[in-house]
Amino acid sequence: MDNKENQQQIRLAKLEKIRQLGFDPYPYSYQISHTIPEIYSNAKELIDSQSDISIAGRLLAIRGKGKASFANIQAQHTRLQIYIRQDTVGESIFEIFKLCDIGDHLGISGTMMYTKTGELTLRANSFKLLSKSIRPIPVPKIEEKEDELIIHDELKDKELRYRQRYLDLILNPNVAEVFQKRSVIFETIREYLRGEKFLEVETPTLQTVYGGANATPFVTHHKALDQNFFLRISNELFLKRLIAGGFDAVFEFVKDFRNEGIDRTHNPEFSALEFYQSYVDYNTIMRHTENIFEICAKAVNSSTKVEYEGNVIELKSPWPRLSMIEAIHTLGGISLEEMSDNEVKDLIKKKGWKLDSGYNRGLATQLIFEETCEHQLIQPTFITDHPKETSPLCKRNRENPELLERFEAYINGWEIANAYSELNDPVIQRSLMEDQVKRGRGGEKETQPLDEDFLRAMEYGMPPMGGVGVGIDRLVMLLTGQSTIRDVILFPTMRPEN
RNA sequence: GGGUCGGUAGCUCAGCUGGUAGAGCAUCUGACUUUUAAUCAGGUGGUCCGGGGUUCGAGCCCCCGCCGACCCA
Repeated sequence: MDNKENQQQIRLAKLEKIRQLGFDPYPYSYQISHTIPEIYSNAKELIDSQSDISIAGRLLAIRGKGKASFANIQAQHTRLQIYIRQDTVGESIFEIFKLCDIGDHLGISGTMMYTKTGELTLRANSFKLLSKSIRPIPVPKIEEKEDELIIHDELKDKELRYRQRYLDLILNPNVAEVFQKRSVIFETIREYLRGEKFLEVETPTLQTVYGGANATPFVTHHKALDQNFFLRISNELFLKRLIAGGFDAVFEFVKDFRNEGIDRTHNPEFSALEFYQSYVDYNTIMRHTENIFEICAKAVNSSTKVEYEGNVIELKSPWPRLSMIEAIHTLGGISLEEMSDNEVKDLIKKKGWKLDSGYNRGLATQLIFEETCEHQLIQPTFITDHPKETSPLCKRNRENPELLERFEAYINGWEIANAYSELNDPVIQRSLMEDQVKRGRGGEKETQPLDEDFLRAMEYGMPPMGGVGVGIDRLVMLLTGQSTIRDVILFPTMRPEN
């Protein structure tokens, strides 16, 4: 028998003993009077009044002293010391306490005190086992030394942390904090958009025609219909249908699925926010976008500035705008507007950059932008006026038909939002979608299929509108200082165990 | 896809030039009624990622594979 099984056997034996002594190791409920953070913030009153309080949480450390023990209880990802004495709780209860292990859930009631060494402590006058743990938890030791916390044997193996996120959350309170902040970001955005009269909606994950982005989809199969479905790569076309349906403005927090590589900023399933508003163009959407980032930064960090990997990023609106051609000129040092197609082709070849299909001026422009400018866009910047070939869902720029009325928001070198004055001319839309299909047949990867139902909705008449998609995971990374997307997704995609 | 580093006890890790597999924590037994990385004494615990090779002898060297982390495209 190895040690792990042995430790489990020992715990199972204790479980049996607890039952024999007449106690239920898995009771149904426990009434608490305070959370641990509430105890810390009301410490003085609780000690002065010596009122009875009760807490519940997980046992994470025991310092036994014979007929008395100190222990640490964790709840709300915060720890509180308890002090339990045999002469206070009685011999039989103390016997049960001795059978408790690290990881067990306990309910404790008593009064607050400070120990000789000044630690706020709950002096137990009774306790109840709430759930027995039968698997050892690798609890790190935390040493306090001159106001510094030294963590010994910290659980930091990334694979283990992601696979067993519950352990990660128990043992690394800073991880729990990231996900609390993530929730604050969702709430803040919801509140803003509701205030702006947007309606929150839900659209299908299973789609017979995918669209709204250039990406490779996952394919699945519905048995009863004997029909293949795609997991959505974007909800854009459905939100536009809803605008056609007469909602003035809609938004959705959405899980998208893209069958592509995994790296620091890409997970196969990821969260996006998309919103669409009728009778506005991309200028209004730009304002919403920068507003949202600014208020989220304030909500999470109480500041519009955020430090990320050594850069101080100022999210306060308004953000500067730069057309793609200007960006290539000023940041990339290339005067693209003065170059012939042959010169552009030579440049791409010389630099070793790769177009994933045959040459056209617009896609080449986008490639050059990505290669020369993206990584320089640390402070929030709206890149506008993309070449017309870069999206089939966007209106032509009202001043230059070679360009689109599109913007992408860049922060920290990441594309973090993508928006259009949405195309609503059904004749042009059909022709652009047909063109995508043709390009797909010509070998270009990740073109969009023709969505006949979407076109039908547009043919009935769609109002002018602006819309945007925002990468929520990247936003959370930015505002919580996490350097990989896996640290802002609770259960990131993993290869199966074994 | 390419490069670098890694996989040893439940956890964090050490293991020299190839010579009987180690520490701390956890766990177990005992002592201890204000401790705090509790302490003290004693004990249990191993498919050294897998497969092959070299060798009298492999955790260590060589080959193949699996898994992971980081960097790059």
